[in-house]
Amino acid sequence: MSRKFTITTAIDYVNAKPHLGHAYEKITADAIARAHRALGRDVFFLIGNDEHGTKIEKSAAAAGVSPQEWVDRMAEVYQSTYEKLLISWDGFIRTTEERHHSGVREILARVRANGWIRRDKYTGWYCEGCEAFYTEKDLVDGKCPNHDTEPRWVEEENWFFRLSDFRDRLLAHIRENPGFIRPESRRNEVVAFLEGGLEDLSISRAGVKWGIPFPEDPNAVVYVWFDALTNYISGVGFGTDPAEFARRWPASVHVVGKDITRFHCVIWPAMLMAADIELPECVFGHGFIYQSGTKMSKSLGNIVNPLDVVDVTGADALRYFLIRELTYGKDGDFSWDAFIARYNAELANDLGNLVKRTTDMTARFLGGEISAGADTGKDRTGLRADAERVTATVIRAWEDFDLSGALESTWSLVRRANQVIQEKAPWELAKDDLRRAELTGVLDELLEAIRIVAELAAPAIPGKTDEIRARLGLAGGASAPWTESTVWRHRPGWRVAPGDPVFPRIDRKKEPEKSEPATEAVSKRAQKKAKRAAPAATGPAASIGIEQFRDVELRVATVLEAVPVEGADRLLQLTLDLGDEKRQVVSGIARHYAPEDLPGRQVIVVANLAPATIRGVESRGMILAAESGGRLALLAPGHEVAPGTRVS
RNA sequence: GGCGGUGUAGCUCAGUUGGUUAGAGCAGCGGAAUCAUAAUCCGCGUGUAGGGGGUUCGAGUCCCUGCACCGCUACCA
Repeated sequence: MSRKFTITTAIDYVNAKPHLGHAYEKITADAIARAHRALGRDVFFLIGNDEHGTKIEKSAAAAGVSPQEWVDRMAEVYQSTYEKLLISWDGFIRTTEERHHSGVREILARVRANGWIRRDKYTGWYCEGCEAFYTEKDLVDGKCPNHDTEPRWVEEENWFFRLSDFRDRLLAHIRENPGFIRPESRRNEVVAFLEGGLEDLSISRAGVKWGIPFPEDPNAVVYVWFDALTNYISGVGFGTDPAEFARRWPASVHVVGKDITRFHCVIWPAMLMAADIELPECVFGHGFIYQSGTKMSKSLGNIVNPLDVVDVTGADALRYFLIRELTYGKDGDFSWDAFIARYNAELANDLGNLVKRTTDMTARFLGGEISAGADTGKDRTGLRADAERVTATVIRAWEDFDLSGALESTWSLVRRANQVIQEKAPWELAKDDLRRAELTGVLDELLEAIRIVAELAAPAIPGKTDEIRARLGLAGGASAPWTESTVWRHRPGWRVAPGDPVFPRIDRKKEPEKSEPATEAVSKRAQKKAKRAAPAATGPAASIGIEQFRDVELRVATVLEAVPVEGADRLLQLTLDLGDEKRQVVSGIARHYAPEDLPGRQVIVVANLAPATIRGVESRGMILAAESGGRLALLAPGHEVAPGTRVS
């Protein structure tokens, strides 16, 4: 049995339809999966849906259906979308499936048996939109920072996972396995996070219905961690099919978004350690694809359905763009301009035209056939050496998650082939019967180079490379592993089937307006550039109107009392006399002013600043100070004035 | 505030362990060719390598230090 390669993506939360971000993750993971199949590995590519939680219940209720109906319906939507995108998944796990529940029960039982689960009381602010708890300081004006809604105070008996006990083991694992977290920048962040210490994790929720019942606790369901993350093992037989699990686990790579990389590098490995299960070899945090100025977000409803893109030029074109345009692991932009530019230049002009002109010439000059007995094999073009060099480079790139580089290198062979056509000028050779052997040989080598390009590009554009193979007269789609298929060998013969362009050019002028998404919004990068180009427009140097200044209510106040904030070495809690009222303000001046020196001093306070809670203490206002050379100076009136006096 | 990262041609980016005239693609300009999707091929870049300082025979590549932006994080208000 060949070496196994198990690759997963994050499972998708199905409270909304799939968008470009989903497509990006699946497409890149699919390309990696296909590349590893071509490398001869025993690949298992797992994707799936996350189908529990209150947000699902709400989406279902809003649609007037039961949660189960809702997730069934969404599963079809996601699967048909991914079929359209040519995603070649081997396994699709849904968290409502019995096999998943079984896996969750099994891992919980193991973790519990090992003594890593305890019962305790949980309190916190719960936002239903986020399905997450917040501490006081996370809230903005008492509201959820993501949803602008008021969370509710929750106190419940809960099950806890002793996550904090795994800190050192996790750090050691990351240190000993440099490839565990990729790209490297993500690893640094996770290490920093771990060094900051961990808290135990609440893993159950009371009062939630739509979820996996928590074993031995009829009132609670399993909270997201032990539910969703467990898909990676339940999807390959954990808890149901030990033989399959032994064959597929550990995963070679979890492909996830950079926003959830940390969970996959901390909580998930700790869960596995606690259950005595092997850890995945690698967690790869990919970047985001931006468009119209905001991160694709299911919650904000700012979505662009990838199908819109697919309908313009087909799935392969979108796949090519996403894989080629973004450096894997970094963020990038989707824009129709960039998409069309790459499509026309690299797919239509470079590759598509190469296929067309070569097959057309073979048809025109040689009747479409190069027979087995033709005078080939002389290596007249040098393409053989080019192909061998490029193949080695491309394979290395696929193995190293350098998806863009793999395509870039592949295209160097495309360019080389176009150069060869120019150099050898087959149309000239065709005029001279005495040079027919040379003509045949050149076209034979060009066709062979195209065949190899199709092999190397297949992970990215599997549909179109099948078409190209058909043009070359080759049967079937997927072919042998690269170790065989990329070997330069002269075919016994060619029988080409020229046809319409494989990648018809996109006429920019005729590019329909309808396909231009939300133009009023500016991309994040464009905003950045605009900011750079015209700093006066947004920077502090810009002049403001007097009205704007008047919006800021500055008042003189007298400090009545100052005490340190418990547990904070920079904060003082001040009680201020504002004339008609007393105000409590928290200020980060403890390093510069002793509490006992402050009472009686006058300060300037921003009186209408929105209240905030800092370190558990409410602050209603801000006092002004200037910092210079590391020293802080409180602002005060030149001589004593009545407290509450407005500053203008 | 702390930690990490980025800053290279109009645009997107490569640049291995410091070493010859700093590269590629796109866009632009000029030309060739005509098999091909007005496609292709050839030629054309004096780029303050964000700024300053340093180490070295020699630095985009190492060190120090401001700056700008990004990410994570924090007891910013």
